[in-house]
This record gives sequence, structure tokens and C-alpha cells, in this order.
Amino acid sequence: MINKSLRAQPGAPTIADVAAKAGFSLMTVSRVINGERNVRESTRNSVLEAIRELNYSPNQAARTLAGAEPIRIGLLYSNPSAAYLSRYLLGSLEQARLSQVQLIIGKCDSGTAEEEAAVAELIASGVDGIILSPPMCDSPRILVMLEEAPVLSVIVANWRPAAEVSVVRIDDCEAAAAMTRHIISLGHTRIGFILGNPQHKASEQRELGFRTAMSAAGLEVPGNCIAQGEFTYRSGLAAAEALLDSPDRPTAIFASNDDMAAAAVAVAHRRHLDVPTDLTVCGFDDTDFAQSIWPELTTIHQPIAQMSRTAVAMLVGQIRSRRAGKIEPVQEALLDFTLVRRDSDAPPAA
Amino acid sequence: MINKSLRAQPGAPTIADVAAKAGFSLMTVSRVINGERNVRESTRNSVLEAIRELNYSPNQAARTLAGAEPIRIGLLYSNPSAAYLSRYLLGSLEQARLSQVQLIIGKCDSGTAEEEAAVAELIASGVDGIILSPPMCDSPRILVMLEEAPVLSVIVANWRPAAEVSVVRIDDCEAAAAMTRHIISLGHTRIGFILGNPQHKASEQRELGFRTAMSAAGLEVPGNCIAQGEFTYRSGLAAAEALLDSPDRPTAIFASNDDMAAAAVAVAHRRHLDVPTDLTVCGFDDTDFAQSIWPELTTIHQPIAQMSRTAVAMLVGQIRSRRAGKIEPVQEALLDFTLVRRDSDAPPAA
DNA sequence: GCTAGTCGTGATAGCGCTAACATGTTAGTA
DNA sequence: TACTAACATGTTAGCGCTATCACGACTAGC
Repeated sequence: MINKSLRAQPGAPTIADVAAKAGFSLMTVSRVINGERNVRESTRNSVLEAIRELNYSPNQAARTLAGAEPIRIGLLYSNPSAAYLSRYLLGSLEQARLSQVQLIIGKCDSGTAEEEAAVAELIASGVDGIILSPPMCDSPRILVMLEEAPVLSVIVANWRPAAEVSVVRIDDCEAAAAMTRHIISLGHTRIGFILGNPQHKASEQRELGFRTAMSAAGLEVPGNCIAQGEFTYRSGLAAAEALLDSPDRPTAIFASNDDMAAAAVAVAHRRHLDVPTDLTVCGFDDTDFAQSIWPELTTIHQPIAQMSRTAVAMLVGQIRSRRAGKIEPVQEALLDFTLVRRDSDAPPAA
Repeated sequence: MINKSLRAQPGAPTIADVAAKAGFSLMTVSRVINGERNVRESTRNSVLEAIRELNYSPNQAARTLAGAEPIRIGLLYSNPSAAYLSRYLLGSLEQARLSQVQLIIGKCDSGTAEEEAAVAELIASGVDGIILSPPMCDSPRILVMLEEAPVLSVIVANWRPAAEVSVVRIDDCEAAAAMTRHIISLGHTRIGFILGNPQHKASEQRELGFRTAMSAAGLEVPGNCIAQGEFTYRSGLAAAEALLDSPDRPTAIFASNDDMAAAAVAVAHRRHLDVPTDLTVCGFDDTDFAQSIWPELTTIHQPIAQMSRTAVAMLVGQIRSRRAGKIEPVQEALLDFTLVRRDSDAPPAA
């Protein structure tokens, strides 16, 4: 269950109870709750203690009615992967409910001028903050728009952008390295790697992780063990063909995402190679694909819901601080990924 | 954008404005808004007219604060397909916002006792209504729980259950027939069909549609043109092998879902058959899979978001009626599907 | 005709909170 | 020392709506 009633329980403590307990007036308590600055430190503490003891939580309806400015956060998505989207939405909705803020969810197709228009519209509508994910936060122009607008923003991505924005991410490079180490530990030495779309920043991180882990293990990465892909199934087909055409073919293929890994499995089957007996195939992302095909893919799982939850929480914190007059520095949250082992990896054939 | 500010615009008309315009008291207007019965017909009409003229819409915060019982709807999901889930959530959330009702979203793993526990918990928490989708609404025991509990419910499914429950669905049988007619119109006469999991009611509907369309076109359906599947990729692999092993192999395969259609494409490729030149493959559901693989699948698209939107709206209507003392009959909404033509179908080779 | 219900409607009092202003208190300045 | 300015806190008046009770106008039964 990701939701509790917005309606206060009958008999729930009110601001008046807190005020009585703390020995201050309603307004002082209200000020503490809203993080206003002009409250003496000692006063703030006794109020906070009273709040804790009574397990008080403000009634959102009353706040709204009384004219408090609600916190509104815009969340734009254009990534068409449903697997990603559902987790992303679930996480952010849950946190939005917990933090009692309003989420304005919008879709816009990527790669078009529509993106910029959507961001502009969101800013114009007066949201307090914006959460963006790739590929929208790839656009330098959008990043500039965000910096210039009177909104705070957080991006959910796999890299640290040049711009001064808060970010929630996993360490793609380290994740790719971990997967590579896993494959090596199985006994493979000739490992093929399918690159991602060079336009996406994630691609280079994943490649870097792969190369780092390989050289750390003292293994070579010959040119015919690297194939260019574009993150699509079709590009994965071609890349896998190239890799397996090599006379000295790799015993394992690590693809930069699951779609391409699935394609590699298809190519292997076409050549009557069994996965994983004759060829180990690993992916990245843990999309629906990973568990739909057979054999199920060993891959890297990103905690998408937790990432979007963190992004909302981070943004809310920054907005509250700003309203209270404080300036929050740019933040970065690095979340843990998981290597999910399924049925597509095995030691090389003897 | 699926959301508007919950906060009323400053200067928006209030219930007092409506009361003044209509020439009645606040309370009478309130009664009309809440659909209470003891209001004279003529009075109700003038109030409704005033509401329309002023374009009045009640302030949710004030309502909540004043103690109105908020409408709360529980929505349980266990279907693990992310593609389905994200559309499902998006649609229901949007409608919940529009109807100003609270959604309580919960997940529970299917096939376990957890399902019943989750439903029971939801009922105990005092929700006004529950929305269920397969496979939970397959369970007769859960249907009985719903009928006995003081909640209203709507199910989103592809069939009409025996129980007296409102339902939102598409006509699976007709959709399968439409796809079959499409394949026939391409010139195919020998069409293989992969059955779905016999446990799911959708399976028989889809089979029925296929057979109906075939016989309407005067085409035979020999036994070696039907293969049993279970809706999984792996089962699709075996089913497609069986179909293509036949000496007189079909020139087209219609699978009961996309996962199995994708498997059929994989098997075709393994046998060096081109899709669609040598073999037409069509799916059902339009999941992520359909556009991820190559060639992209021709399939049946269900308007999932619209279905969940409709379910919420229907349930809200029933809850409002019940609160006003009326009894709404069980309803059924039959939504339109779409046949999405992509790259996996073509006329048979000459 | 008189009590006892019923029905349609209205008056009033908050729901829990915050904006706006009022007050008291302290420190800083001339 | 008087006089401000800055700060900390309190007081008041609603925000828009519904619960509750109160009221008059009927209807029904004896």
C-alpha cells in the first residue's frame, strides 16, 4: 500500500494540542512547521519535541484551505520504456504523498522541440521544482532553462552533468565493472562487449567500467571483441553477428542494455549455440525483457523507484529550505545497483 | 499534463456565490452537490443551472476539512507486466484526480494467499470501492469476498464473470477475429494459432474469435495448426517449433500474446525463415515487446489507460449514487481495441 | 381537530490551519 | 536616557465547506 488517508483520523492531535503541550501559541508552532527562520532555537526545539511526542502531523486540507502555498513539483517523462516508467511513477507518487506535495506529471515525446516547450510550460505554470530524467536532461538548452528559471530541479540520470544541478543516480561505470568482474570470475577471458548509443552518456560510463575491470584482471580487449550498438534490439542483432563472426569468438557477451542482450541471445540461437552453455550473455537495466525471454537474463538492476522517491524527497527538502530563506547546495545521491543473476551465464565450455 | 492544481484559483466562485445566484441557502446548494435526495426537483434544477453558469467547482480542501467523507478507492495489481502497469496507473491516477477521489494503490503477488489477504485488508481499511484486474478477479473466492463486503467494485478484464460485478473490458473474441480476418485478407489460408494459458479466461475468447473468423471465411483449422502455449516466451518457443515442424507448415502464425509471438519470430529466424516474407507472425496485447524486437509486431492494442480511467469513473459514479441512497445497477463498458499494423505481416510467398 | 411524523429548507458553528496585523522584548543608536 | 529597529511571539479573522440542529409546512392517523 503506498498511500494513507489524507484525512486526519478523528481525534488526531492538532496544532492546538502541540501548542498547549509546548507552551507556545498556535502561530509559533505553525512557524516551526513551516520552517520559518524567526523562531528562537530553544522555542523551536520544545515545539519539535512536542510534535514528536504527540506524533503530530499537519492536516493538509486545513493548510490548503487557509491559503498556504502548496508545493508543486513537475515531473516530465519521455522515456518510452514502460518498465522504467511504472517504477519511476510508483516511486515518485509514493514520496509525493508522504511529503504531501503535488506532482504534476507530464509526457512529452523526446527528440522534438516539444521537450523544451513542455519544460517552459511547466515553469510558466509556477511549479516550485522540476524532476527530469534522460533523455531530456541531456539537452544543454534545457539545463540552461532550468538554471535561469526560478525553479529548483533534480535530475535522475546515470551521470553527473556539467551544469550545477542536483542529481540522483547509480554509478554506471562501477556497475558495468561489477558485471565484468562477475563474468571473469566465471572463468571467461574472451569477453565481447556491445557498446550503447554513443549519444547517450551512459554508454561511455558502461564501456569505461568494462575496460577498467578487464585491465584490472590483466585481460586484453581486442578490437574484434567490441561492437557498436545503439541500445536497440536491431542494432544488437548486428553487433552480436559481428562478434560471433570472429574466428576466435568470445565465450561471453556483455551488452550495454537488455534489448541488445536479448538480440545476442537470438543470434546465438540462430547459430545453434546454447545460452549459457556455449555462450554467456549478460545485459544491463533489468527491463521487462530480461525476464520475458528465455533464458532469463543476468543483468544489472537499477533501483528506479527508489531513485525517483529520492529525487522527490530531495527536491522537497530544497524547496522547503528555499522558502525558509536558506540556500541548499546542489546535492548528489548515489544509490546502489544490484547484479541480478539469472539463467544466461555459466562458466565457458571446457 | 494529467493534473491541475488542487488549490482553487483565488477569486473562484464559492458555494455562497451559487447560493446567492440560485436564491437558496448554502446548505441547499451543498445538498445538491452531494446528491442528497431530499431536495425538490425544481430547486435542484435552479441550483444546477447556477452552478453551470458560474462554472463552479467545489473546493476539495474545504470539503475534507469540514468533515465530508472522502471517497477512497482501492486498486490492487499483481500483473507483473510493466507495460500494462504503467498505462493502468496513469489512467486511473488521472481519473482519480479529476473525480477528486483518493486512490489507494497496492501490490500483491499473484497465485498466493496474499491476494485474498490484500483484498481483505483493503476492505477492512474502509475503502468505498475496489478495482481489480486479472488474475485477481479470476478467483471466485475473491469475487465472493467483494459481493459480501460493504464495498462496490469494478473489474478490468477481458471477459464477463459469472458474478454480479461491473466490468470494463474489450471484446477479446472480436479482437482475435479481427486479427484473423486481417491475416486472411493478406491472402493466407493456412494459419497457425498458438493458444494461451488455459487457466486464463482470455485464452478461450481469443481462440473462439480465431475459429469464428476462420470458419466464416470458409477456412479449415486442422489439428496441426493449433499449438498449446501458456502465454510465456518459453512456451511460445515450443509451440512455434511444433507448428513449423509440420510438413505442411502454416504461412502465418497468430499467437495469443506478444511474448509468444516474439518467440515464434525467434524460432523462424533460427530456421532461417524471414519474417514477414516467409512467415507472418502476429501477436496480441501490444506490450513493450511488440516494438522492442525486430521486426516490430503487428498486434492488438488494448486501451489500458482508458480502461482504468473508465473503471475509476464508473466506480465513483456508483459510490456517489449509493451515498445519495440510490442503487446503481451493475454496469458493463465495452471499449474499442485497435489493430496495430507493424512489420511482421505480409502476403504469403508466391 | 390535534398530536406525531415527514419533508424541504435555513441558520449556526466549527473543521485545522495560516495571513496579516498587533504586541511585547531586546539590542543598538543618537 | 530616550528612541528606534529588529526580532520573537501572540491575537484575530477567516479560507469554503458540511454536520447538526431548528424550523415551518405539509401529510397521516385517531
